[in-house]
Amino acid sequence: MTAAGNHQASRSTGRRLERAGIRDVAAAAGVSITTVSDALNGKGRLPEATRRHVREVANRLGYRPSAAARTLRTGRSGLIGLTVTTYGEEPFTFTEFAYFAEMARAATSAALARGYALVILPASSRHDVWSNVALDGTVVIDPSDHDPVVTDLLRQGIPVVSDGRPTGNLPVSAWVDNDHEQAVLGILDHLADSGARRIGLLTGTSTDTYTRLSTAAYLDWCRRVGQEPVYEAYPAHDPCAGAVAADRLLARPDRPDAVYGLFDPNGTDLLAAARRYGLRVPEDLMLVCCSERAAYAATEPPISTLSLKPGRIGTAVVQLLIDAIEGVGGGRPVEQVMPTDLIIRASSQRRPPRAVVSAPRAAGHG
Amino acid sequence: MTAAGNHQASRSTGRRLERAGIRDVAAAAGVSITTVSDALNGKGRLPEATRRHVREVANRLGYRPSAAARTLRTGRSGLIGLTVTTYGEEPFTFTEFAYFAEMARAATSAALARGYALVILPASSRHDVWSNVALDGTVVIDPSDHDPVVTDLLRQGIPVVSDGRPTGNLPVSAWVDNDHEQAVLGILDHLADSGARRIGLLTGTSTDTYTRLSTAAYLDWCRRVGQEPVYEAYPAHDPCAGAVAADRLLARPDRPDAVYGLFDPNGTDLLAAARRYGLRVPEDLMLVCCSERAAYAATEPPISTLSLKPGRIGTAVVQLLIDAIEGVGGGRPVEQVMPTDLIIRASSQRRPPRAVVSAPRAAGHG
DNA sequence: GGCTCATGCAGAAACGTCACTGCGTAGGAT
DNA sequence: ATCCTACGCAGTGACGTTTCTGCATGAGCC
Repeated sequence: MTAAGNHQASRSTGRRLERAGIRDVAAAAGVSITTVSDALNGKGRLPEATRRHVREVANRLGYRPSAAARTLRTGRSGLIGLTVTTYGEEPFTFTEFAYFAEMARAATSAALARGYALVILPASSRHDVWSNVALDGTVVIDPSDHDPVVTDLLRQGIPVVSDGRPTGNLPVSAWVDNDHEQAVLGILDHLADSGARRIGLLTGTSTDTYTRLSTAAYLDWCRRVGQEPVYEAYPAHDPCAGAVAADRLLARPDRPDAVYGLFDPNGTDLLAAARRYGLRVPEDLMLVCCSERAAYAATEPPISTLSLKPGRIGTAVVQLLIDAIEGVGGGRPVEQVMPTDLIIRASSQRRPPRAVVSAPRAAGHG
Repeated sequence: MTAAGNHQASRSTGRRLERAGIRDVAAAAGVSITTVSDALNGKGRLPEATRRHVREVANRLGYRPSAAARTLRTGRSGLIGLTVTTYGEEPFTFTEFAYFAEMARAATSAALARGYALVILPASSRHDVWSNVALDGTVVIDPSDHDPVVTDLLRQGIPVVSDGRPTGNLPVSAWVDNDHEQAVLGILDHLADSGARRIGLLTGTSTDTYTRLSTAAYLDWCRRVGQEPVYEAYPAHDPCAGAVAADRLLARPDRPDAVYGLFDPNGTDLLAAARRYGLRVPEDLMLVCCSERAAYAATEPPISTLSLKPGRIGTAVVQLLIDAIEGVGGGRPVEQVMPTDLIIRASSQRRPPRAVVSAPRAAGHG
C-alpha cells in the first residue's frame, strides 16, 4: 500500500467534514488532483471539455483553494505590506493623517487592480506580527535612517519600495518622491509675484530628506534673489512646538510678510499667530503651507496649500513594488520623482485694489 | 532508507541557499526539529538551557519561521479582513471618508495589540483576491442586505463581525452599532432647548438601518412633542442630490428653523442653501449634522456635529472578532450598542441676547 | 507496420511547520 | 532490587497545493 493510498483511506474515514479540498474535487470529478489543479489554473494540456467539467464540479462543491497551501507551495502570498512610521503609540502620524489616508486609498486600489491585497503594518508593531505574515513586498512611508524592519526585509530578499527618498543609504528596491525643490521654488515665486518682499519659512529640525531638500531650496532661492533668509525650525512631530515656532517667526524684528510652512498644522498655527499680532491675511501676511487637509479651503481666509498628491504617489509606489515582485523591468533600483500641486487660495493673493477699503500699509510695495 | 532520509539528503545537496528553515536551525543546534519548534514556541518540556541555546542559534542564522507553513499547519493566519462597502470604483466611500479613516486606525491598533494584522479588502474586489488570502475573520462595515462575500465567508466558517446592524437576517457572528435613536433624540432635545420651534430632517431614501432608525426616531419625537414632521429624503450616495435636497428643505413654505442632517456633507450643503435664502446661522436657522469632519469646526459659523466615535467602534469590532476567532466568550452572536458624542458648536446655539444687535425675529420665542 | 510525436492525464515529491506518539534514562517510591 | 513516573528529546505524519516527471494512447509519416 502506497503512502498516498494510506492517505486517501485515512481521509475518507476519520476526517471531520470541513471545507472541500482539491482531492474532494478530483474524486467527485473522476480525475486526478493534477488535472483539477491544471484545469482551474489554466495550465497543462487539457481539452476544454475537461476544464469545464472540473470547474463545474469545483463550483458545485464550493471549492476554495487554500491560500496558505498555495502560498507555501508557490512562495507568493499576494500580500504587500503598507508600513507607516509612527511617532507615538498610534499607528498613524497625526500631522500626516490626510496624506496617509489618501495615499492608502490609492495604494489599495492599485494593488487590487493587479490582484494584490494590502496589509497595514505600523513600523512599530511587535516583531512577531511582522514575521507572522507572508509578504511579497512592502511599501514603506518615510523610512527612517536605518530602519531595522526594512533592512531585515531586504536581507530576506523581499522588495521594499519607499515613499520618500530613503535617508542614509538604505538600499530600497525603488522609491518615489515629490520634487520638493521645484515645489518650494514654485511657492516662493508665487508669493513674490503676489507682492511679498520678505518670505519666511517654518521648517523642521529633523534631518529627513523632505525637510533638508525644502530648506535647502529655500536658502538657495534667497541667495538667488538676494533676500536675507528668515526662518524658524522646530521638531515637527511636536504639535505644540509648531504653534510656538509660528509665534516666534512673527515676533521677529525682521518679520516676514509671507510665510511658507512645511508641515500640515502650520497653516492654522500661523493664522492664529497672525491674529495675535493683529496681522491681516493676506494683506499684512501671506500664507502657504504643505497639507492635504480639505479644511484649509474653509478657514477664514482660505489658506493656499501645497498638495503632494498622495494619490499619485500611492499608485506609483504600488506599481513599482509589484513590478519588483514580479521581476518586471530589470531589477535595478528605480527612482521616480513626481510633481506637486500648488492650490492657490485667498491667503496668498493680495486682494485686487478696487475692493480694498483699508488704509494703504507702510510695508506696501513702493 | 526512509523518506525522511531521502529528504534530508536531497536537501543538503541540491538546494539553493535561501532563507534558513527550521531544519537548518535544528542541524546547527544539534537538536531535532521538534525541539526547535518547541523551544521557539514555548511548548513541550524543555529545560531553559536548551531553549536558550536554540533561540540563540536561530537568531544567529536569522531564522524566520515561514508564515505560510505555519498558517497551513495551524489553520491560523493572524490576518483579519477589513471590508468597506463601495459605491463606485474607489475602495472607500467619499462621504464616509473621515469615519472610515479613523475607524481603520483604531481597528489596526486593536488588532496589532492582539497579534493580528489588518488586510484592506473592498467588497467589490475581484473574487480571486478574496480567496487568495487566508483570513481568520473579517470586519465588514455596513454590510448590504445579502452580501455575497459575507455569506460566502460565513459558509466557510469564518467569523464576520459587522460595523452597523446587519440588514435583513444576515447571520453575522456579532455586530457593533451606535445608539442611533438615542443620538437623534439627544440632538432634537438640544435644538429644542436652544429655542428651535420647528426642526427639520435631511434624511436618505435608502433602507439601511442607520437611515431607518434615525428617521423613525425623528418621527417618534415629533409625535411626542406634537410637531409636524418636516423632512426631505434623497439618495445619500449622490452628493449633488444632497445639495438639492438641502435647498428644497429650506424652500418649503413650512420652513424649519433648525435642521439635522443625517449625512456628512449635509452641513456644508445646508450652510450654502441658508446663504442663498439669506438665512443667518444660527439666528434664523440652527444646524447639526452627523459627521467626523474636523473641518466643521472651522466653517463660518462652526457647525455642530454628531460624532459616531468611529475609533471606539473600530476597537470594539476588532475585539469582538478576535474573541470569536479564538473562541472566547461562548460562540453566540454578540450585539453591542455604543453611545455617540454630540459636539455642540455655534451653529446650534443662539447667541446670548446681550451680543445680538439684530432686530428680534418674528419666530422668536413667545 | 514500426517509428516518432503530440496529447491527455496520473503519481508523487516537495513547500516548512506543528504536534502526536514514543523511547530511553534517571530518580524516587515501594 | 524493582517498578513507576517524570523528563528530555527524536521521528514522523499530516496541512493542501503546485509541478516535475512519466505513462499510456492514438495519429501521422515514411
